[in-house]
Amino acid sequence: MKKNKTTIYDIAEALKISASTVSRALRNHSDISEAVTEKVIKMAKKMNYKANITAQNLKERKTKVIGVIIPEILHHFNMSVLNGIEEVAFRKGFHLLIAKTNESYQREIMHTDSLVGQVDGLLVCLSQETKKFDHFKAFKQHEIPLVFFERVAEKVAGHKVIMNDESTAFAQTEHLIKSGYKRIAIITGGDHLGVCRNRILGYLQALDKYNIDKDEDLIITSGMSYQEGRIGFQKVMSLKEKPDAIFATSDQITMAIYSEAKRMGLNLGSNFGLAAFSCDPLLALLEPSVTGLGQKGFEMGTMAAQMCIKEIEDNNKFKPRTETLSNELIIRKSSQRIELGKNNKVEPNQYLGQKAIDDSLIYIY
Amino acid sequence: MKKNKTTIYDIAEALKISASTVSRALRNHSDISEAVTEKVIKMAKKMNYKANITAQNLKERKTKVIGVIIPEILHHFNMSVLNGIEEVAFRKGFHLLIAKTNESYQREIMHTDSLVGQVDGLLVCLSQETKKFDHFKAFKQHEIPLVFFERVAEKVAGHKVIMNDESTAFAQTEHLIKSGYKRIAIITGGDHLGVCRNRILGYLQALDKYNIDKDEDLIITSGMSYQEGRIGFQKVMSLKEKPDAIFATSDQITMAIYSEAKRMGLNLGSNFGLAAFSCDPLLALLEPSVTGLGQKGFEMGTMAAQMCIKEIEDNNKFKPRTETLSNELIIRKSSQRIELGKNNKVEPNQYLGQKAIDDSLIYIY
DNA sequence: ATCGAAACCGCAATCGGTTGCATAAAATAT
DNA sequence: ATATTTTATGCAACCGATTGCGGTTTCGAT
Repeated sequence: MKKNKTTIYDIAEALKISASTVSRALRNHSDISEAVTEKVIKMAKKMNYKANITAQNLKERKTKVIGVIIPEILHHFNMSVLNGIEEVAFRKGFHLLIAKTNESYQREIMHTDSLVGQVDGLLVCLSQETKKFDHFKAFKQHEIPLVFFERVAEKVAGHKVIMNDESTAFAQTEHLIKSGYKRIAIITGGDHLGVCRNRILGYLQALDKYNIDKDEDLIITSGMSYQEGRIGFQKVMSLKEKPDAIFATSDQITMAIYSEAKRMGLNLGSNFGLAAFSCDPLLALLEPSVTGLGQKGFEMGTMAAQMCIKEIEDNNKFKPRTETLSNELIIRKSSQRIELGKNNKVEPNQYLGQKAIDDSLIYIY
Repeated sequence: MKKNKTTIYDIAEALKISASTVSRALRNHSDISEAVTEKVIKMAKKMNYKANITAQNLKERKTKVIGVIIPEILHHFNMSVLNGIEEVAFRKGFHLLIAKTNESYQREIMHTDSLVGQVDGLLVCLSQETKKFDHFKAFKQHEIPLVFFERVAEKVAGHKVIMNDESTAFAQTEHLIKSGYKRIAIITGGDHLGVCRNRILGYLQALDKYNIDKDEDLIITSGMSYQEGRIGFQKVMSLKEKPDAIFATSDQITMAIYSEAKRMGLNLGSNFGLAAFSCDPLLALLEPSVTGLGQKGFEMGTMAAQMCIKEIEDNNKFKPRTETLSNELIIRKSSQRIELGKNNKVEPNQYLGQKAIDDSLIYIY
C-alpha cells in the first residue's frame, strides 16, 4: 500500500506533462486530446496505477461508506438482509460499516452518534428497546440519507422498507383458523415496534373475521428473543385455558416454541398448531416441518441499499417513501390438522400453484 | 455530511488561533498549554466537531478498511466468522469490505485485483476452485497484511487461522467406528484444499488404527456444496457395497445427506451413522439430532481479524504464523448405535464432562 | 541586565486527486 | 495579415488534518 504506489504525479513525470492533464485524461475529459489521453491510459496501465480513493473521497467530500445498524447479525433473516445490502453496496463501490446494537437502545445511540459524518448513508433496523428517535436527528441535519428496514421509526423522516406484516399475519392466523384451531395465541414484541403492532393487528383482524373471541391472555408482547419467546410460551401454556395453536413472530420465538413444544410432548400439527413469521430454511427440515414464510430478506436488503445509494447519488432530494414487500406464506405440517392435498380447505388470496423445494405449498399475500 | 460540518479551521477561527494548534490540542500534544488545550476541546464539543477521517486517512496513507474475501455468506459457519470479524474490526475502527466469490476462482481474482490499494489488510477464505495463488502476490508487493482463514493457501506467505481438521476428522471417524459402523464413507471437496485433505487424512488414520479396509469408492471429493453433497451421497449409496455411515465435511453436505437419507427411509443413528464437520445449531434441533462440532466460527473470525489488525498496526513485521483452533466434538443421536450413557464406549482424548445446551455430550480434540 | 532554555504557537508543506481559470498554440474567420 | 475561436495544457487552490521547523514569549539563572 504505502510503498511503490504510483500516483498521477508519477505518470505526469514519466510523460513530461502535468498532473492535471493526467487526471483529466484518466477521467476522459474532453479537453484532453485523444493522443494524450491514450498515452496516459497506456502509461497508467503500465505503471499499474490505481487511483487513491481516499484522496478522491476527500476531494469529493464523501466517504463511500454505508453504515448498517442492526440489532443482531447471527439470525438468518438479518444475515439475508446483510447479504442483499452487501451485494448492492459492493457493486456500487461502497464499503459497509456494520454496527451491532444487541437490541440495546444505548448502543444504538452510541453507534448513531459515532456514525454521523463517517458515512454517506445509513441503513437502520431498530433495536427492540428503541422508543425514542432523537438520535437520528443529526442525520437529517447533516443531510445523510437514512433508510429504515424491517423495524422502522415511523415518525422519523426517511425511506422505509417493510414487509406487509399486517396482511401476512392475517393470512397466517386465518390459515390456523381454517385448519381447525380454535384458540390461537400470538407471541411477539412490544407494540411500539411497527412490525409487532401490525402483526398483532393482522392477527386480530383474522379473529374478528371468524368471530373468535379475543383473549388478552393470549397476546404476549414481551419480546422477540429466544428467551422471551420461551417464557411467553410457558406463560400461555400455563393458562387455565391453554391455546391450541401459536402464531410465533420471530425466528427466535419460533425456535423456542418448537423446542419447548417437543419437550412438552405436544404433537405439532395434529394437536397443536404452529405458524411462524420466519423464513429460516431450517423450518423445512424440522420434523414436523414448520409453516413459515418465503425468503424476503435478501430483497429487503437490496431494496434498502438501492434506495439509500440512489439518495446519496441524487443528493437526498426524494421525499420519504415506504416500500412494502409482499410475502409468501409457506404452509408446512406444523399448522395443519387437515391433510395437505385435496382436503385442504385453505383459501388464500392467491395460490401460486407452486411448491417450495421441500414440497410445501406456497401462497402469496 | 457535506453541509455545516465543522473543521479544525472553524474552531481555529472561533478561538482566534491557528489550525495547527487546534489539531495538536485535539491530539493532546505536549507543546500546547493546558489552558489552550482545554479551550479547544470545549469549543470542539460545543461546535460538535468530528474529525474528518478521510482527511486523516489520506494524511496517514491508510484506508482503515479491511477486505474480506469469502466464498459465500449465507452459511452458518461463515456468518459466525463474519460476526467475529465484524466485532473486532468495529472495535478497532476498521470498515469492512466484504467480497463474495461464490466459489469462483475468476471472481476471486477480480476481487483481489480490485482490492489492492483499497484496503489496509485482507482476510481470505479461498474459493473451492482456487488452485493457483498468483493473484495474492500484489499484496506482498504492496505490503498489505494477508490473513487466510479456514481455506488457506499453504504456499502463500501470510497468517493462517485453521481448525485442527485432521485430529477432529480422526475423532469423528473414530467415534463412528466405536459406535459400531463398519463401512464409513467421507464426502468432501478436492484435496487441493487443505481443509479437505486434512479431513481425509484424519479419516484415513482412524481407519488405519482400527484396521478397517480403505475403499477408494467411499472417498468422494467432488465438492462442498449442497448439490455436490447430494450427488456424492447418491453415488456411494448406489455402490454394490453401500456404506453404513457417512462423515460429512460441510454444512451443506450434511444437509443434503440428511434430507436424502430421510427420503430414502434410512434410520439415522440406528441403521445408518452420520457425523458432520459442521457447527450449525440446527443440527441439535433435527430429529434425530446430528453429531457435529462446537461453535468455533466466531473465534476464527476474531482471531483472523486480530492478527490482521495487529499486523497493520505494527507494520507488517511478523513472520507468517498459523493459528490452529481446537474443536469440540458434539455427539448426538445420528452417530450412535449404542445408547448414550453408561454403555457409551466412546473414549475421547478428553471428555469435557459438559453437556451442550441440547443435552448432547461434548468432547474436545 | 543578559543569556539560554523551556514553553507555546503558527507557517507552510504534505497526503493524492480534482477543477476553475489562465495561457498558449493551432485552426478558422474576416 | 489580423482578429477570433477552438483546442490543449498547465498553474494553483482546494478538500481537512498532520507535523517539521522556526519564531516568539516567558522565566529562572547568572
